[in-house]
Amino acid sequence: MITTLLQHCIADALKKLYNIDADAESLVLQATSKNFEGDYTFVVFPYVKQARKAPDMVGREIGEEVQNQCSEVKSFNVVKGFLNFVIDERYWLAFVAKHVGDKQYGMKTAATDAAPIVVEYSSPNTNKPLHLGHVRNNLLGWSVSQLLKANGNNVKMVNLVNDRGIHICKSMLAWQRFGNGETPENSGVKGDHLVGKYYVEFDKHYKAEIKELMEQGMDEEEAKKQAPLLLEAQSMLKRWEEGDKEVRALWEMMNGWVYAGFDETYQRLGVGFDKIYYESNTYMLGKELVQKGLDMGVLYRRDDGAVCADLTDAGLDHKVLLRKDGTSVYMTQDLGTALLRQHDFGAEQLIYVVGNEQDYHFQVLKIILKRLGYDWADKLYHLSYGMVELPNGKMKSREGTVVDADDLITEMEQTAAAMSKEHGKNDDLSPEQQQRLFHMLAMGALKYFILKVDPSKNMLFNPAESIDFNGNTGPFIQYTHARICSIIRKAESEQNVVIKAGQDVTIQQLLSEKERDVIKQLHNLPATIEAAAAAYSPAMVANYAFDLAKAFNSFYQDTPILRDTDRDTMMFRIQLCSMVATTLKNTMMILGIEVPDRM
RNA sequence: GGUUCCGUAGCUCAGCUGGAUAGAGCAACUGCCUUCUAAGCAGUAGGUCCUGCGUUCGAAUCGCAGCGGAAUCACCA
Repeated sequence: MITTLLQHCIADALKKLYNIDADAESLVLQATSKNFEGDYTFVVFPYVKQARKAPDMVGREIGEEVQNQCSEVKSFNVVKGFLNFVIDERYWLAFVAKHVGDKQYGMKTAATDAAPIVVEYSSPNTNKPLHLGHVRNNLLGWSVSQLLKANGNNVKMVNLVNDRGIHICKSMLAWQRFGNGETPENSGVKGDHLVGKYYVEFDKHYKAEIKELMEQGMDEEEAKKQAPLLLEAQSMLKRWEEGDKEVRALWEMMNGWVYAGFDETYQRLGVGFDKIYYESNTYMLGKELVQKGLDMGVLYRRDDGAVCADLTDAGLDHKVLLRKDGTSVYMTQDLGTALLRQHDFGAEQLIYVVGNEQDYHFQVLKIILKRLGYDWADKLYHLSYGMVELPNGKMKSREGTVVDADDLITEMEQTAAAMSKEHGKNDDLSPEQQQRLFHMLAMGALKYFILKVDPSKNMLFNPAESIDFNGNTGPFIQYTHARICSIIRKAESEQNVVIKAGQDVTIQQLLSEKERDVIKQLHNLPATIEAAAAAYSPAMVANYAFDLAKAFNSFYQDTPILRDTDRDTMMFRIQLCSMVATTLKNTMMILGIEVPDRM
C-alpha cells in the first residue's frame, strides 16, 4: 500500500531532519485536491514549530528526503504548508498488473474458523406484514453482514421472530370471531397480509366496544381495560402460555401463514438468515438471570414484589425486570436471548440492527449484563438506524400512510419494466430474462436509494426519486457495469482478448488523467472496505461504487478502447475495464445488489 | 423537564480522527449520438455550512451557549 509506505518514509524524514518522533500510522495523508498537482498530500503545519522553520521549507526538506528514500515518489511540490507527492506511473501500472483478473480484488476471505460476528436483524412481529421501516432494517442488516464478510469476518445472521404475546392473540381472536374460515388458500391473500388484516379488524371492533362502554357512562381509561375483546385476548394469551391445545393449534396455523408470507418477501428482498430464533422458545429465558442478579445484590425487589435494577448511578432510571406477578418484560427476554446467543456462537461481537427509538433499551441492556458479571456485554453493538420518513411526514398505520414492502417491490418492478421497455434495449431477451432483469433493476434502485444514506441518519423516502435511474442511483451503477460487459464481450469475440490473472500490463505512452483517476479509485477499494466495516456503514461502499462508476464513465466517454489501434493500449484499457467491472460487481454485492451483463 | 441524535445549494445527501477555493445527484438552463450501450458525458447557475462565542497557525468538523427538529425517558415490544 503506497500510503503506508509514504507514512513510514515521512516518519523517518521527520526523525532524521528534526528529531521529531512521530507514529507512522498516525500521520495523515489525504488525496491531493483537484486544483493542485499530485496524488497524496501531507500537511506539514503541525510540525513547523518543532522544526523551527517556515512551512514551505519544512515541506521541501521532507519532500526531498522522502523522494530519495521512496522510489515510488516521482516528484513533489509544496504549496504553502501542503506537501504534494506525485506517484510514479510504474506504481499504478504494477498495481493493475497485480490485481487484473482477480475476481475477488479487495475482498478479504472470511475466516470460517474464527469466532463469528453475530448480526441480528429483521426481527419482525407476526401480526402484520413488513413495511418500509422493516425494509431499511433488512437491507441494512444484510448489507452490513456482507460488508463484514468482505472485510474478512466470519459472520452469522440471525433473526429473532416475535411470534407471541398479546398482539398475536388479537389477530387470532379477530380471525376466530370474524374470519369465517378465511385462509390464504381460499382467499388468495398472502398469509402475512391476511393475519395483518385481522389485527386491524380487532382494533376496529375493540374501538367500537370502548365507545359503547363510554356511552354507558364508563370513563375512557376504564373502558380500554374492560372492553370484552381485550379481556378475551388476554385470556387467550394466558391459555396460550398454559399450552392450551386449541389455542396453540390456531396459533401455529396462523403463524404458518405469516412465515410463508415473510419468506416470500425475504426472497424478493434477497435477504436470508443462518439461524432463526423464535420468541415463543426464548421468552422464558432471562428469569434465571434476574434471580441471579437478586442473589448477587445488583437487582432489588420492590415493596410490591416487582424486581428492578437501579440505574440512577449510571444517569438512568429504575428499570423493572419482572412484574409484580412474576412475568417478564421485553428487557428480561433480551437479557436471556443475549446469553443464549453468546452460548450458541461464542461470538466475537453481537450486533443488533434495531431502530434508534430503542437506543435507551440497548444502553440499559448493556449495563445490566455488565452488572450481572458478563464482561462480553462490551461486545454488544447496537447498530442504530434512523427512521424512514415520507414526503408527507411519518408513516402512520392509523392514517393508512404505511408503505407496504410487497406493494413497494411490485411497484418498483412495474416501473422498472416500463422504463426498460421504453429504452427498448432488452426486447430480444426472453420473458423470463426480462422479468429477472426488471427485478434486478427495481431492487438495485430501491436498495441503493436506502443504503446510500448513512445508517444513523433519518432519511426521507421519496417514491419518485427512489425509482430514478439517473445520477446517484443503483441503476446508474448497474448500467455502467453492463456497458463494460458489452465492451469485454466484443473484445473477446472480435479481438480474441482473454482477461486472466497474472497478465502483463504494458503501455507505451503516459497514463491519461482519466485513466489515472480510475486506477486511483480502484486503488482506494481496500481502504474503503476497511473504513466502511469499521463504521458499519454500507453507505460508504455505496458512495465508493458511485464514484468509481462516475470516474469510469468519464474515462469511457472520450477514450477509445477497442477503437485504439495500438494493441498494448487497447489491451491495457480492457484490463482496466475488467477491474472496474469486477469492483462494481463486488461492491454492489455488498449492498445486496446484483448487476446485469446487459441492460 | 432529563438524556441522546440531527441542522451543509430550491430538494435529497457526501464531506473519516480539524487543513488548500465546501462536493455530488435531482430539479433549471447550454452543448455532445453516421463512431465501443446517450439509463451516458461536458458545461452554466445555485452556499451567512442554523446563530453567537471560544480553542487553534487554521473550524462545516472540536468545546460552550442559544434557536429549530427528531427519538426516548412503560410493570409495550
